[in-house]
Amino acid sequence: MTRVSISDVASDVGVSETTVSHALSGRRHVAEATIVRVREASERLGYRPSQVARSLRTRRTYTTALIVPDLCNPFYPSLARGLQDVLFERGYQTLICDADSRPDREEKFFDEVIERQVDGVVIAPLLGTVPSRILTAPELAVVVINSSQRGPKLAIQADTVSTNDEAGMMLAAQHLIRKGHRRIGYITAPMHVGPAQRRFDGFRRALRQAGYQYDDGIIAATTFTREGGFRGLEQIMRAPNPPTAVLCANDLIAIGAMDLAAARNIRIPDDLAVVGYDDIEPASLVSPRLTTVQIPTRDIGKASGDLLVGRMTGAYRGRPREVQIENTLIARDST
Amino acid sequence: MTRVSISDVASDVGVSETTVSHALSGRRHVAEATIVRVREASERLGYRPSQVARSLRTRRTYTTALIVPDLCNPFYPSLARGLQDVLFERGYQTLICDADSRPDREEKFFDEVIERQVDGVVIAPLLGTVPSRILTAPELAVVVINSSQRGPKLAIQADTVSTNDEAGMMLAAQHLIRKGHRRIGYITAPMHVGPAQRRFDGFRRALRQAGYQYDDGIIAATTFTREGGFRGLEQIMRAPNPPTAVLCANDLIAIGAMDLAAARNIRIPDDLAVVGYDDIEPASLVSPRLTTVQIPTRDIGKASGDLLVGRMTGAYRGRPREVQIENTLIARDST
DNA sequence: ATAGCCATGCAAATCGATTGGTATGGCTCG
DNA sequence: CGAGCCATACCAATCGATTTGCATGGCTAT
Repeated sequence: MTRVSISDVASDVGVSETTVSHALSGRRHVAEATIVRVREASERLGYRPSQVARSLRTRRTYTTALIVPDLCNPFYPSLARGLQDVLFERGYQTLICDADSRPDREEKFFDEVIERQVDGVVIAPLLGTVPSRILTAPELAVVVINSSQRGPKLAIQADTVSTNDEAGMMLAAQHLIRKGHRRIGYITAPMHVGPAQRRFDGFRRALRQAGYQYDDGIIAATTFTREGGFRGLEQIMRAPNPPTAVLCANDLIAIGAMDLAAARNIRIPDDLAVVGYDDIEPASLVSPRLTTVQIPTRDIGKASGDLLVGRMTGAYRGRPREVQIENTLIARDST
Repeated sequence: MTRVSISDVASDVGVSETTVSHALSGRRHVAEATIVRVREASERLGYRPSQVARSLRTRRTYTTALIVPDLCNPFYPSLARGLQDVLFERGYQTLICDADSRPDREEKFFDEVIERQVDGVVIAPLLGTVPSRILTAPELAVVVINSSQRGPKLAIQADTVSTNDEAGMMLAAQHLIRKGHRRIGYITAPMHVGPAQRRFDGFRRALRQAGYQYDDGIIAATTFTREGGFRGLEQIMRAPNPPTAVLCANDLIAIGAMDLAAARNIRIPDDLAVVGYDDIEPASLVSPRLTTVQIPTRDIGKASGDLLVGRMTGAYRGRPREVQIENTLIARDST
């Protein structure tokens, strides 16, 4: 019980392999009658061209890879889907490489990408670097997700897609300002972790633009967790002049802050408005539902796919491109 | 700037391609000194064997595929990781095929699996069926996730991995019974959708085993949503003799039920115990934190990987195997 | 000294498709 | 009637590795 190959079809129809190939691909003219017979025979025999053989000859695998640090972070499945939205239609399949936060795994994936002669790769780098054997690999399209999810922005010799966390947090701050809040607190994780710095920069910038005073008595630095949010707000509410609204560097912090509010009978949004960041699933499930900033991960995936296809098809070449995707504010009941 | 091939290494070292191949693979004896020179040259030239050429010759691609209905359902990323835990160590990469709930896409993936000569495929079928061209494809290992996430169980001519939702719900019911609850309500979606029937069966069975009376005055059928849970509990609490505990067919329903409880000043768990199912992320974030039944998706992935490897390596053959993974109860604060 | 064996390495076939070059036969047109 | 053209299809090389069979040379054992 072996596979049906092109030679089986050829001998069945009584023509050469060449003719079968051309009849099916249409890359050269073949008599209509022959095409019909070839089609019929392929169908009847259950012929499926071997992508492996084809790839060897054409030097294209129609395979791409997506390397992510942690597939269980909902950021990435959604990105994967956006990527697939673009690639699938064009006949590309994608290998998913979940590094599971292990640098050694990520490293091995880079080798696989080369050995398997993948046509293109999208990388959300675990540690922020992409080895040069990837960047300089011949015939390999590379897109790097310059995600703020991990670490600071990079300057990379490849096409990049990034979101603007600074602008995103400005959106959130401006939303509160528009609602009439004059004193706005801020709960963050330490500046060196993940997107903390850039989000905080956005907050500062929005205040400055609005001509507000910056008061670090109502700024708390904790961790990106629910407990962090709880303790953060606890600290801020001890201030002599507590704020009427608080921005949180992510949704978990915001949910923790809401815990404290509930414990202290602080009504949200009446006594205190709360805004999160990321729009994780629970954000819409807590009460009151959380106003937050959404990172359009599917769009990021789509943009990556477009860049990748552009390179792979040769539609463009040369200097790296950078695409920036804007975040959006999701206004719910906590403001 | 073309790839370095085995012939480049061979001519650099001054031996034949054969010797290079054997030196690197160790499949035949090669003089130690030659091996060293081959290794050195490969290193220096940056030689990476082409997996494509290798696959053509050996008829093994060391590629697997995972076909899922919806990668954004957190069930699947975690399953993917479990699968990768097993496959990665053994040198397999996996194509991820997110059908995005579209049967036509799933269908195309089946073709891809064959054309790309994937060694093995794990399928969480969208509609519950796997076409025979997959089940009978030569040299293709198949594992089907007999997931209760969608539709009823299947009888399939392939290895399967399944969870026991009936037993899972029994766990939940027995937990309540042990806590001393005598009247237990139940909120479900219509029996024909997803795992509703089997979970309900588990509930009934646990009651029967405990010698409890079944009272359909405290059973509500709504939808698998938060609103469904709200309305479901609303209906149940109108019963002349309302329950002291309520089992919910999934976590969203449970969260909705908690909404109603909050609105009516019903204290959880003092006045009413609530149990969910699935252990979605928000389950541990709501207040009080929700007791629920966890489906060990990563273990399901691992088990799938083990079955797949068993078939692919020929470690076993013959009759389909069925592996059953047990769910576990996560007791939190809502009971 | 010769047969036999082992270690080593090479040549060529193979996997299954694509493709550039070429051959064949029928037809048209001068 | 012959030159030239077009439609059609074939031959053989190619992609890059693996693998079978064979050749060579050195060594040992009789």
